[in-house]
Amino acid sequence: MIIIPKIAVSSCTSCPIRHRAVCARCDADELEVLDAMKTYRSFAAGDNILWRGEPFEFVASVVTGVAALSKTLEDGRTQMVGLLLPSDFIGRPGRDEVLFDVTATTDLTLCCFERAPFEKLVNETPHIAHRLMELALDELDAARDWMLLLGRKTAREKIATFIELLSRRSSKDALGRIEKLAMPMTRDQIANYLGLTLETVSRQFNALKKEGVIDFSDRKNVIICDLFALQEATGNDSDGGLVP
Amino acid sequence: MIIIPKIAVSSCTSCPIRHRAVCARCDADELEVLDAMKTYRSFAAGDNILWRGEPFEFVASVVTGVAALSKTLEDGRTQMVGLLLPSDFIGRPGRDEVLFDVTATTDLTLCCFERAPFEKLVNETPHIAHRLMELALDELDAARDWMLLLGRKTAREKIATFIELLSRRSSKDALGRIEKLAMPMTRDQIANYLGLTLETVSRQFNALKKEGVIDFSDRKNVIICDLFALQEATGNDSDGGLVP
DNA sequence: GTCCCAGTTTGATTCAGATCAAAGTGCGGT
DNA sequence: ACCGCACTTTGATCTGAATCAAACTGGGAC
Repeated sequence: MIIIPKIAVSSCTSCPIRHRAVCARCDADELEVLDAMKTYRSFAAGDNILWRGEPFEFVASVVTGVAALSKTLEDGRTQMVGLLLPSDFIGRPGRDEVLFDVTATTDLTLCCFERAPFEKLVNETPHIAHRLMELALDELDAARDWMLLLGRKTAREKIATFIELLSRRSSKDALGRIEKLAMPMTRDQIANYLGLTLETVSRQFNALKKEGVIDFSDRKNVIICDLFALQEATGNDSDGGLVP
Repeated sequence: MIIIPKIAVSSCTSCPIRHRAVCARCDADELEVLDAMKTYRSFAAGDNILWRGEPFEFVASVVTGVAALSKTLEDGRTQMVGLLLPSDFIGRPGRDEVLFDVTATTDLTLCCFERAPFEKLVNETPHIAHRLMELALDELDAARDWMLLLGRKTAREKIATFIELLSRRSSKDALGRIEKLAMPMTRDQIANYLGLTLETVSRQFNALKKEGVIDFSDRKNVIICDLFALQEATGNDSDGGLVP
């Protein structure tokens, strides 16, 4: 079967990630240049996008779907080192090799730019260079939060943090509520993200369900029944809360 | 006793981190501007440099010594999320609050700049903005390596990786050998860096000593007896080795 | 429909590292 | 020289999560 990209070639002005991606600070003229350079590419869940050690041939923004960055030890133990959600960026100025594998965990659409012309544009366009720096610093903050999780949190706290993270970055209705949280990964992938085994992930999900904190019938959707209890279970400081 | 900074006010041209710090790409004119802005500050081992949530009043490069970034859960579990060695940078453009504690783990000298004038300079000086981006991306790579360590490595692999990391970043003699590796942290601090307890750190250090991989008599210096065995013990891929 | 298989749950057992508990060690201060 | 205290080592025990081992579930192919 031929997969037809969900987003056909369309204008940047109507792009769902227009105000958050690398182009966020661009004015109309700059956007026009990007618009002319971009191509969309689609991937199916499970597809590999880049292998570790491969040269970057293109850079890209995630438009829809979720991708994962992961690292592997020689004996096969693997650890995800980042999740890329819509508006996140793949590829770095000045780096010409990927240091990890990049995989689509759901069906995925990327907005791609060829590397050489993009880098040239970055050097000439402070709006893009500046936004790229912000995105890198956001990733660094996220990586450091994850280091705390991986080094010090219990299995239960890890699962609660993961669900809370997804709820924070997923779209909400007018009242700020989420009906159903779409799980973008299998139990096995979640285990690799949290530094656990899939059995432990399964047990902790079911423990939180038994306690009435969350609920689910199929494996692809979760309902948060008690957000307060979920937040308690993350082990995070209750202060310093961010506005969603 | 009054602590006299080891590096008195001196010129950037003779600075030990001149070619690696944020000023690495600056030409003579740019360096002169930085030279006029900078002040040195010294800290003793154990001193706190910045608390989480505090506004950045200055940004700085580490000139000599080692600083640590750490995050803490409300019940006191703590995890170091970064080590700052000479030439590493503290403070980020566009961020006005620290998200972690910064502490001196050894006696430390910083080359400080007031934040507002420094940010202005960054915006006007592509050489500095560009170098700052490189430093941020290096930190991101390091953070991701550490995520793999925290999530998937055994205690033994963690200790070996830590010692190997220190050896890679410490100064070497003409033959590329290290006589004695200075340990910049206590067992407790190492434990917080590696996501272990101090007892486990102690046991693994002594296990590697017993096997003849490393040697030490006092707690502040380690000799690497068998670099190959040490590298084997890190669990890292043997390929993809970088030149030191 | 029913077969298949990847993904998931559940249970039993093991084990690496945490926790609890004393001793040791060595350096800075007097 | 001795004391005190922060740091380290060592030992005994415990435990959370890994590992091993079946069974179960549900969606897609035919």
